[in-house]
Amino acid sequence: MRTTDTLFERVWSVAAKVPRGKVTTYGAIARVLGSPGAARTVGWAMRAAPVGSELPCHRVVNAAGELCPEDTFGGPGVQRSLLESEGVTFDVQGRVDMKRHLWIP
DNA sequence: GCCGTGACGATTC
DNA sequence: CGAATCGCCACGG
Repeated sequence: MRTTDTLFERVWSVAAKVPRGKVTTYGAIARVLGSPGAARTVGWAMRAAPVGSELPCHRVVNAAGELCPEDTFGGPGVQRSLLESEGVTFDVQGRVDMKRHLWIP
């Protein structure tokens, strides 16, 4: 029994562990948490994530390495800018280089 | 206990 | 290749 009863807090906990310059995927987090099919719930946790926390939700991308809708982070290109600022490289298609930055706990 | 929702994933057409 | 659909799970009301 831990303070993190809900998946939400678990997701946040894992996402918060993502090292700078790395990224993870919703499905990967869900899988690590023990619910490989709860990728959607993970994304929901990000969306419901408390603003003001140190949760680097911008380091979490989908399985394709694509960032979620640009406007989702409050502005177009915001997430990408943050990742680039952390040293994350992008594919020509605008996707994160999973081979170099995919990180899983 | 059912319904609606959702920043996904994979498959199919 | 592009778009659309279904399926999955978890939380809130």
